[in-house]
Amino acid sequence: MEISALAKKPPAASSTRCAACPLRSLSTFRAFTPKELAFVQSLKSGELILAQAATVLEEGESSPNLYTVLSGWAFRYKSLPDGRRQILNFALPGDFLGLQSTVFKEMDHSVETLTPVVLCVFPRQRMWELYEQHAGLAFDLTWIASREERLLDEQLLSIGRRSAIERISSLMIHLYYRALGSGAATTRSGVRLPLTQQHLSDALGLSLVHTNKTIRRLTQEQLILWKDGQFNILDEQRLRSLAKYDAHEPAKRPLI
Amino acid sequence: MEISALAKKPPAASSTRCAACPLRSLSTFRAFTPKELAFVQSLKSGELILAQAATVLEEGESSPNLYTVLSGWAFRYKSLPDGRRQILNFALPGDFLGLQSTVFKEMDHSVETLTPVVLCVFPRQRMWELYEQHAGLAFDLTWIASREERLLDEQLLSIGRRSAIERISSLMIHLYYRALGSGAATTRSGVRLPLTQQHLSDALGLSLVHTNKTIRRLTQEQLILWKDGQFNILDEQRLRSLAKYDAHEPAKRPLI
DNA sequence: CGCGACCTTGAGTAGGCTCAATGCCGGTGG
DNA sequence: CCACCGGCATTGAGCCTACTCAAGGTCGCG
Repeated sequence: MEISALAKKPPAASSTRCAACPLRSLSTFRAFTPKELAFVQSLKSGELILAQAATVLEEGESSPNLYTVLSGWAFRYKSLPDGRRQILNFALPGDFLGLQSTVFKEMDHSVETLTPVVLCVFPRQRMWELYEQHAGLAFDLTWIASREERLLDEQLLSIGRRSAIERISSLMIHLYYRALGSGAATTRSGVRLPLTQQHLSDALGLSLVHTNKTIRRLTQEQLILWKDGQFNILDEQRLRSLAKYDAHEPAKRPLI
Repeated sequence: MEISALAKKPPAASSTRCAACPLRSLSTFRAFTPKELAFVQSLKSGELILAQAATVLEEGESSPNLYTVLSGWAFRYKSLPDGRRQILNFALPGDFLGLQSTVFKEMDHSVETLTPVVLCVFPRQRMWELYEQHAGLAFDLTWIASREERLLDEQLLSIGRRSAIERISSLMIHLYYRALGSGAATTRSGVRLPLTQQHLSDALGLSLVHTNKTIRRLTQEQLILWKDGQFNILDEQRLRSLAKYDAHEPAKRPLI
C-alpha cells in the first residue's frame, strides 16, 4: 500500500529533498551544515522503492550504488552453501547500506527488505568527492562504520556467550530502542517490529522451534508482549537484568 | 625477551621510522605516497611496548591514543558481568586498534596481548588533521573499518550457524592466512599461532572441553597439525570443504 | 620437588535441535 | 458464502551436540 500510494505521483517529482527529509528532524540525528546538506543533496541520484521481501544487495555482486534507508526495515545476512542463514544486523530508517562497496569490489553479504522500503540512492563513483571535499562527512562515514562494528560486537557476544533466553531478551531491548530512535510510531501497545520468528531465529543463531518456545516463556512471565506485530516491553528492568544487557545507542548520529 | 632486548637501547632512539617500517615492504600492504608516509610519520607520537597478557584498551574506558600493531598478536573481546568472555577478533601486525575511540567516548570492547607486542602510537586529537588534509588516508580508515566489518560478519556466520568442527576448521584457515600475510615466519611445520585452546573456545563460542575434543578429531583425521604452538594445515582442500569456508583476504590493504 | 598453566579424557547432563502435527488467520477462486 | 491454501505460530516427543564436573597428564620454572 505504501508503494501504490507513492506510485500515484510522477516518480521523479516524489523524491524527497534532503533539507526536508523527515528523518533529519528526529532528535536521533546530528544537525548538518547547509554546505553538507547541499552536498548530500547533490550526491543523491534518486530513490529506490522496493516491495517487501525484495533483494537490495546480493553477496558476491558489486553494487554501483550506496543507500540510506528513508523508510521501512531491511536486514543484512550471509548464508552457507547448504542454506543455513545468519542475519547479521537490521537496517532501519536512517541506516546506511552498502558502505562495503565503497571499498571492495564485491559485497560479502546480502540485504533483503522486511517491509516495503524507500531508499536514497548515492552513486559510489562519486564517494571520492566526499572524501576530498567534505572532511566532516568522511569522518561521519567512519562514525557509521564504527557504529556498525559496535552492533556486530554486541551481536557476537550474544550469539557466542548468551543463552537462548538472554539472546532473545537483549535483541528485544535493542530493537525496541532502535525502532523508537528511527521514529517508529508508538502506541500504548508498543512499537511495530515487522519480523517473523524465523527472522529472529536466524538473527540469534537458534532454531525456529526453540525461539518460539523461548518467546513463549518471556510472554508468560509478563516480561514482553508481542501480538500481531505490535511489540512492547512490560518490565524493562527485569528484562535487562535477565539479558545482562546494558548497551545504549549514542544520542546523536550522522544521517547521510 | 623481546622486551628486554629492546630495553637495552635508549627507548626514544629505538622508534621505527615509518619509511623503514618492516611491515611496509610486505606484499600485503598498498604503497603509500611520500606525502602520506610523511604525514603518518608526523602523526606517530611514539611506540608502546607491552608484555604478553597485557591490557591495551579496556571496555568502558576512553583512550587518548590509537594504535597500529608493529609486532606481536593481540585480541579484542567483550565480557558479560558473570565472566563469560567472547573474543571478537584477533589483531596481527599491521592491524589498527582503537578506531572506535576516534569516534566514541568509550570503548565498547577490551584489547589484550597474546604475545609481547610493539604498537605505533597515534594521538586521537590529531586524527581530525587526517580527515582534513589527507582524503586518501581518510578513505583508508573507511577501508580498515569495512574490513573489520567483513571479519565480524564472517565470525558471526560461524558462531551462529556453523557446527563446532566447522567453526574450528574455518578459524584455522582464516588465522593461517592472516598469519602468513602479516609476515609470520614459516617453517616446514607451518606458522606459529600464539593461542591457547581457551582463546579458541572464547573466540568460537564453545566450551574449552568441547574445543579440545574437536581439535583432537581434526588432528586425528590428518587435516591439521598443531603441536607446541606450531600450526599447519595438512589438507586444505578437505578442511575448506568441511568448514564450508571460501573467504579470502583482499590482496592489498592500507597500513596506517 | 611442587606449583601453575595448559592439554586430555571420561562420565553424565541439558539446552537446543529435528521431526511431526495442529491451529490460526487472511486471501482467493468457485 | 464456503472450501482451500499458504504463511506463520505453537506444541509434543525424542534425540544429539555441546556443556559441566572431575581427574589426570605433561612440561617448564622457581
